Amino acid sequence: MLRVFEVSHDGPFNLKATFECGQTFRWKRSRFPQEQGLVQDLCEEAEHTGYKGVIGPLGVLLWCGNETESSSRLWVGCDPSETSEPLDRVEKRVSHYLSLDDDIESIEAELCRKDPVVMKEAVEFGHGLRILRQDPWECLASFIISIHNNIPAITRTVEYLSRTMGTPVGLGEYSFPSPEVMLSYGIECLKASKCGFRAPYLLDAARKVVSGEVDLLLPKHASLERARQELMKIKGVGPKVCDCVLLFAYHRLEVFPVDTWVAKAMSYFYFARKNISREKARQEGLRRFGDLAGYAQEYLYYYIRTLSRKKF
DNA sequence: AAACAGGTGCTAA
DNA sequence: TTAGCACCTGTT
Repeated sequence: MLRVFEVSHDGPFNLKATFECGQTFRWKRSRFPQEQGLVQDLCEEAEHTGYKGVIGPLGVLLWCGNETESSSRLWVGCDPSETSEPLDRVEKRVSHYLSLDDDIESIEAELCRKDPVVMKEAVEFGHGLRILRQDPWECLASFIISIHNNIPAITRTVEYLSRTMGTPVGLGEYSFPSPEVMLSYGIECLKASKCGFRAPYLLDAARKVVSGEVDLLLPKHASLERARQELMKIKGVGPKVCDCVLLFAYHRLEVFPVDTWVAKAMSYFYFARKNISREKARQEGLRRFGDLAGYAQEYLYYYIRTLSRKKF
């Protein structure tokens, strides 16, 4: 059975931009089953598409009245038999995961002020985008899998790992396996997920987290430098993967991870289309956007990806 | 069919 | 410090 409730929030929220800006591989566009007429009764303005995914130990369905209309109401559906938590507690977790407490109006205004030309366009395009607070282990593993990989393949591997090693969390979804569980399955099972040369990296990460050699609680409060040092103990975790985890799991908004797309965007917009090194792109992002570099990076990424799908 | 995809580790200057 | 290359696997 599906239980539906609203999550209250101030300021704009954009589901599509939030889930398709490259920070997560877990959310699938999902059409509501017709038999859930309940949903229509509870929120008449709701469209019939949303996103299905997993937050912590619970599979959830999320949708807005209009997915691109930033002021719309936000709805959650979940199977209450899959959780012992009261629904108001679930609402708090969803709200935290989606960073509904970020003052997005101020963030966007500040970014537009820093660059009223390109960044302003990018912000208008991704208006209401939220940087999530994902689970650190799942985020770390996902971005190890993302190394020199494409999005459909990454998604496939993450789903395979969850289906084979995770546990059911309702709505047909599965939790992402803990490092302990991954370790117990071993390298052959990891390889079966088609992650190729990244399998030993994943195993190394699992091993170091389980042994305590890497402390995933540390980056929550440590200095940026110390946090990086901790995460980069893991084989396969370099500066880019590390910064992605710091941004998407620990909400360190002052980092500026540069992947090939952001590198492309930076050279295109800020260096007259001249090819520049990643490091230079990163420094320029940090210089321009300071403590909001993380949000700047996401608006840029979402903007350039969409532009390039049309023609870049 | 060669090149490329949300990089990193390794080696050589 | 920086540059160049291989790497699993799948897609174009």
